[in-house]
Amino acid sequence: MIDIKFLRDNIDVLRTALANRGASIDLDSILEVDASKRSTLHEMEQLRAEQNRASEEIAKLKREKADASQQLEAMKALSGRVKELDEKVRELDADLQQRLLIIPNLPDESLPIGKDETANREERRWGTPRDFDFEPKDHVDIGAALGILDFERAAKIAGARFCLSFGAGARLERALINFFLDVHTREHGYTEVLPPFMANTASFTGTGQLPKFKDDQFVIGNEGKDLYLIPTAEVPVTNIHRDEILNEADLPIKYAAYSPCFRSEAGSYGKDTRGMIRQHQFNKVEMVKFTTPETSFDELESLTANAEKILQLLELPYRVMTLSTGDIGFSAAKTYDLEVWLPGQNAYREISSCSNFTDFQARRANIRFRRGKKPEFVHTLNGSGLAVGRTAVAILENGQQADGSVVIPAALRPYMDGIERITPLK
RNA sequence: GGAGAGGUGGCCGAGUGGUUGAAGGCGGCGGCCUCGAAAGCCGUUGUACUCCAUUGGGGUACCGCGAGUUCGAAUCUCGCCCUCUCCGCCA
Repeated sequence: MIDIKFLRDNIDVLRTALANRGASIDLDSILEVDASKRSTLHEMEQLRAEQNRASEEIAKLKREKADASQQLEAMKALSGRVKELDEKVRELDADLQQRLLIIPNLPDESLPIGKDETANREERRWGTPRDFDFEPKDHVDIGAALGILDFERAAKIAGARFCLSFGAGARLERALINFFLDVHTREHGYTEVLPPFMANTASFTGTGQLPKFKDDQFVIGNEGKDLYLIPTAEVPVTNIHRDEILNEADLPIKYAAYSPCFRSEAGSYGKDTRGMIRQHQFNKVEMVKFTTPETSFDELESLTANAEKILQLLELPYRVMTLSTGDIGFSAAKTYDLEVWLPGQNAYREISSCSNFTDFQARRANIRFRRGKKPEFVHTLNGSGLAVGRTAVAILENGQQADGSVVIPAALRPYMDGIERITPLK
């Protein structure tokens, strides 16, 4: 959430930032609601103060067994007025909050300015895409030939955009989850977390999925239940510290969590319909950090490096993109996308997204730390480390051989019972 | 799902509708004592919004959440949420 005080004092900065994002927000009417709320609140508070003074006086009179009927009469009228104003303040504040909650974060100054992904800036590449002496297949064909992926039956069970894997395919995902968590906890200093896979409205609002992106979420329909399936472990893990004041000495706090992720993919009809690139459910290991404000951008670099390390260990070629102002997500101030090379698509495709949310989520979720007298908002960051399904796709496509088998990266073999390649399932 | 108990400050724990932001204790911080420490003693100790101001001072709100009764609610009423115990069901 944008600080209302910042909005009051820096409306032009905000206007430019929102224009760069391609967001149209009526800032002037927000200022109007804010001013109206504050003046009403002020008026009400003065009447309250009067009420409190009179109340004290009445108490004193009663103790002395004196007559207080005159004061009581006067307070009756005032009480009604206070109630009116209180209701008005409540309405104005609700209106204000609603408006503030749909303002996106300020993009960092280092972002390329542009209207969409074509303006994203490539920072670096690692690895070289392999030369094939045969026509490389995509993971759907590879998986079908190996008998480890079955999209038809998945559709029978749950519909389109679901995946069903068998044998080495299923084992591959489980291996990747363990491998990712081991690297992040053993080598990168993250604490492993296993969070709830559903979360409530307050949590979803805290990280920014609600109220604006309700259509992207799967809602648990049971009567009276306030629950959504998580679209990423970012939601439950960031909300671990909602409404808390952390110790500065404990920062940065670093969590790594496996979770399945559920996305309705509303509005993406026709996009990536083939294969397991875009699913309603996929596995992911997510890294989440809570930091002090002045270290968050350095922490973003190391977080990104932690995700890159996984790709390097798996010998998968990738590139790092800085998202432009027009492509960056709602809550983020800066995002690096890691794009892995997919021979089956002859393209780099997103496999990790690493973001610094600055104080945007911390303000929404009220996550603070103390180092002086006043508590301050922390900065929150998160990044995929990595998307498991897409990593499996990358391994299948990059490791495929002319005979249809798939060579498993050496680093992963200990997690695959030591086998070197996946061969057709009988 | 059924029955019961309970939600008060960083923690524990009092609290009769009227100087209760809230007794007391613990913890934290500062000081005294000490060569140093412990013990002891003294003091201090929430958050948010807001107004005036140089340090600082004032106002309002907050006792799970929301509504109601009242001149006035931590205290009374109603609804909701959460926690615990027992039973049932279940992995």
